[in-house]
Amino acid sequence: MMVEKEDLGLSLSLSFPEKRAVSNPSSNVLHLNLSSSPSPSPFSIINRSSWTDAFPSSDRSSETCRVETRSFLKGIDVNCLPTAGDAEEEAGVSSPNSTISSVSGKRSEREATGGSDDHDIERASSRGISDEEDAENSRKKLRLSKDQSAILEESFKEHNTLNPKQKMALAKRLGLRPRQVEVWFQNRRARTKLKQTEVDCEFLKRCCENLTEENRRLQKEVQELRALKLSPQLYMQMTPPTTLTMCPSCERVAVPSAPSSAPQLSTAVDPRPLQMGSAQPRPITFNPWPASTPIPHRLFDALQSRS
DNA sequence: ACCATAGGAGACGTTACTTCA
DNA sequence: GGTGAAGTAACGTCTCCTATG
Repeated sequence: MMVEKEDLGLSLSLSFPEKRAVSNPSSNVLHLNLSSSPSPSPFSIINRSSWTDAFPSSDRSSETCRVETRSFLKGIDVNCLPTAGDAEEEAGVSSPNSTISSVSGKRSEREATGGSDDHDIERASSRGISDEEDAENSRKKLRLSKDQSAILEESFKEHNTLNPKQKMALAKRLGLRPRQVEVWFQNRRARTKLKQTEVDCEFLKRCCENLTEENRRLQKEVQELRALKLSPQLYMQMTPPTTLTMCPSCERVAVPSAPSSAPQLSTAVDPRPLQMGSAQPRPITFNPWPASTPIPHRLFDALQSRS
């Protein structure tokens, strides 16, 4: 078992594409607070300033260490603490879109051609096996220990992205390569987003169900009102459909009184279908959300901005 | 100031491996 | 022991942003 479900912290965020979270982490991120989450949202509790203070973002130019050789990695166990020099060099090639990965081509192609590039060397080194074994087994995967996962989770709760120095420090602390830390954070962000998407879908589904039910109820009420209009005697004796009444001219809600000769109008439904010649349409106002349902305003904002 | 280019980083989709029922 | 599903580490690619000339 790697990470408990609840550790995923469901009160996460759904970021829409186009803008990267690293540029403006809160500008396009939807926050939903879910009571099911045992811990506050890792995003909502992010205090980037403190983390950035602790690990100021380094100048990229100083991080541009080029990959010249990684033969030193051969035979190193993945869970052995890398030396500072190792980590320093790793930091320079942390991006999967680095020069090496960009020219490395697809995995299938690399494997077909024998895969003797730096990636394979790194993969072999991550298992502490020989090149011969690596040629046979394309990609073995390590499992992070519980402690390593816990520390990574802890770090992720503080900040879901890492700058090179943070990555270096964390890798050193965990005895992993910076690239492994980076990959873990990438995958963790993906899992977070997936979870949040599932939560959002569930929420929207409930909204749809509520709206459908509300629509059904209103249709039924309209039918009843129409039926009553066709039978004036019943119409005169009917009790108001709701306890609230509204003046059709000024649209003010009045205190209910004894049934009168005038029809009582519901606040929940526009009576105009009954008044066939009515001119000015008036928007129907009702709340499709159950009283217990918190309305995620950010979700609406996001939806509106999309439309 | 504007533009082209290179490189870094994150998102996203996928693959491959591990674990477990 | 075999197997399928789930979880996840690792990878490839794309896009965006920034620095540089």
